[in-house]
Order: sequence, then C-alpha cells, then structure tokens
Amino acid sequence: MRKPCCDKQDTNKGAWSKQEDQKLIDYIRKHGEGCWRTIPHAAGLLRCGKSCRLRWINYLRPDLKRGNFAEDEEDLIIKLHALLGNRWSLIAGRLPGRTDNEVKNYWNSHLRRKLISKGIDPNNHRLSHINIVPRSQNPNASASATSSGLKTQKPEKSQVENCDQVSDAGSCLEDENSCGLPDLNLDLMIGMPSPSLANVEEEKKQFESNTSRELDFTPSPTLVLFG
DNA sequence: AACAGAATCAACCGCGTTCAG
DNA sequence: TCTGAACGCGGTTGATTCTGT
Repeated sequence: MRKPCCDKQDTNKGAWSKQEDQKLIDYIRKHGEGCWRTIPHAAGLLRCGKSCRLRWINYLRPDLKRGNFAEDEEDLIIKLHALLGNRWSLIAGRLPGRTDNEVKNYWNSHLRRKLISKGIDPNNHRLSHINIVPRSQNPNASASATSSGLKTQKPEKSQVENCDQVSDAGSCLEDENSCGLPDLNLDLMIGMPSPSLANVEEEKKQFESNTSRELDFTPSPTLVLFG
C-alpha cells in the first residue's frame, strides 16, 4: 500500500498565500528545483512536495506565459490533441510557457466546446453527425462543457454516440494507420520549444507500441483537423 | 440589486512509472 | 531481481468570478 505523499496533519491545503509563494520562489531561486520531497521542509513551508511542485510548475515558474491563448496556440493544441490524445504534458511541452494544467483546462473549457459547435467530436476529432443545439435552446447541455461538467458529460450520449467505443484521439490515430486514412500532414512548426515534430511522432509511436489497447470501433470517414 | 446558473482555473487525488538501494 | 519511495501525469473537485434574468 502506498503511503500518503506527506503527513497530512502537518500540511496546509488549499490556496497558496503570497508568503508561501515567496518562500517557494526564494528557495528555488537559491537552490533550484530538486527533490520535491525535501523542498517544503527546507523552504519552511507546511506543504507537501507534490503541492510545491504543482504550484511551481503551474503558477510560479518565471517562464510562464499566462493570459489568453493565441489563435496559433489553439490550433496547435487541437492538432496535437488529435495526434496525442489527452496527453497534456506532451502537448504543453510544445507550447512555450504553457503548463499541462493550463492546456487541459483550456481544452475542457474552450476548445472542446469550440469543436462541438463546429460539429466535431472532440474525443476523436471526427465530424459528428449531431445537430448542435444552441445552449439557450438546450437546457440539457447546460453543464456539459465545463470541466467539472465533464464527469456529467460522460453519459451525454448524443455527443459520443458515433464513436462510443473510442476512448480518445490517440486511439483514433491507431485506427488511422490501420484503415489507411490520409497522412495527418500536420503543420506543427509553430513555436516548437523542444525537440521537433519528429519527436512527437516518435513519442506517438512509442506510446502506440507501449499500449496494447485493443480497439474495436467503426471508423467514421472523416478525421477533422481544422486550424 | 439580488439571485441563480454557468464558466473558469487553481489545487487535490490517486495511479502508473521510474529509480535507487 | 525486488521493493519501496518519489515523481509525474491525467482526472476531478470546488471555490471564485462572470453573466444573464
């Protein structure tokens, strides 16, 4: 049985105070990112290492961009999601200054809905033959696009009906290979910070070879990668 | 102005992976 | 080779803010 990552009795939870932020920033500036387990104690924080790591990565890191996503960033996220599925850290790795959490939140709150409104199933990036009813006329759809709404969205059949056996976009791509659909031909050159598209492909292949998921779904003919 | 519902996003949780001993 | 601790990730939650009535 895994032990909890920290002694919960002695750790703060919830929002970080300015003082806590400052302590963490000061410590990491001085000593760099290191063993997250020991950082809280060393920095004089009553937080668990996990929490410190998350706070640093998602909020305090100096190279974070923050603010609205540019259109090219949106496009890139959509394309990468089509390629990689919900592997947010990989996607975020290709967006300089963005974090996996940020990308994930943005996807769940904006991009999903954007795709749905264009009649595209965000799970597999295929045209879904659903009539999109404006929210105002469709009270049932009210919470479906929120991140917390995702849990309620799961059973929202109408939107996944066409591909109810598809788990994610990545799996869809496996199918892509097997049924000989056209090459994705993605233009992923927008501000790639690290390695290159070749590595995305590499990671994808690696992922695919590592995964033994059996897929069983009927492909719809159109995979949509707009942008 | 007050309220309700929706949207946003920081943070937590739990699991899989990695790695050192 | 095995085991356990730590890390990293994706999913989820819940507090806060926004928007419409």
